[in-house]
Amino acid sequence: MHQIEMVAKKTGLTKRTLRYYEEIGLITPSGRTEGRYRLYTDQDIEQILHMKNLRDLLGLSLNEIKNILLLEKKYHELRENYFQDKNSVALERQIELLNQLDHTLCTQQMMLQEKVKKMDKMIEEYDQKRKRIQAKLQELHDSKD
Amino acid sequence: MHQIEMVAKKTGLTKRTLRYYEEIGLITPSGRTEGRYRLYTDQDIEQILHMKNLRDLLGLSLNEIKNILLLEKKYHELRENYFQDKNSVALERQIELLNQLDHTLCTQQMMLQEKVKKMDKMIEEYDQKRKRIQAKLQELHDSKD
DNA sequence: TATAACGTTTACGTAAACGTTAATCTTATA
DNA sequence: TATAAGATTAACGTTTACGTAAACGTTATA
Repeated sequence: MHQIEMVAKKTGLTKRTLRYYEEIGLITPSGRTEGRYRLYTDQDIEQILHMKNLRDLLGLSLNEIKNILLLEKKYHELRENYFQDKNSVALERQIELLNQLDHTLCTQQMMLQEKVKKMDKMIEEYDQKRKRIQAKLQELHDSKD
Repeated sequence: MHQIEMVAKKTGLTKRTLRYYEEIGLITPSGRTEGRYRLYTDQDIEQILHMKNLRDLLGLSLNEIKNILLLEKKYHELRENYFQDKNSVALERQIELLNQLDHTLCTQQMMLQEKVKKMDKMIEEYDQKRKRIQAKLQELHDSKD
């Protein structure tokens, strides 16, 4: 269990940001101390890093991320219940959630692949540009004599 | 030469956004009609698409992008002048700008590569996750009997 | 030449994502 | 046990990146 400063260091977020994310219901630390200090588990940190990826790599808004995390949470909750309450309603619901989950994962994966494609193209362009610059520099150096 | 609506369609930005980008000195259309209608060249559109990449793929702020575009513009200006005014001051300045340019390109390229790496990892993770979901779905379907 | 469809500037509004400050409480340590 | 270091909530402030509306000019077309 880690306190907020540690988590801030490990995730690269500010303490304010962590509190803000809790405020909007994005990520809630699993526990609190007697004196109401926030306590984050390793799993909490994992989730924070995951959502940082969604933010920084996919460029999703905090609201979009919230929905994604909510869906995942829902599924896990149902899975817990499923073991206790093994009825067909829960089963059908679980199948539905799994399909939803797969769908969003698929969507995100496609977005990632699209982006990677574009970024690879961009890297290629930069290679060309840089080559031209190097050539130009060489040319200028030669003309110095 | 294209009017603003065309450019909006071709770039996927709104007209308001195009005007805003001009307002903050990010991208200025090369010309205007008699009646002060904005006129964008094909090159302007290229630049807009380039900066969209910087925004959407690298996640840079408009201010950071502005500096990058400014540097590129500076270099091109000096290159123009260089042909007319071939003195050693311009030459040294041009070498300096070229080095700066290469440096920012290199930085951006590295950022891109970092991101691609992380995204590839993320895609891999998603593959694993989706496989588990598929297995789970199969399992649930089987248990239906 | 009227009018619809496009453009212009100006200016106020807004949502998202935090920063900052103040007042107060907890907790480890000397 | 005093005190410094770090935590808490509450509330207001700020920046970025546009949206929206008003009032008005331009241009193609019937």
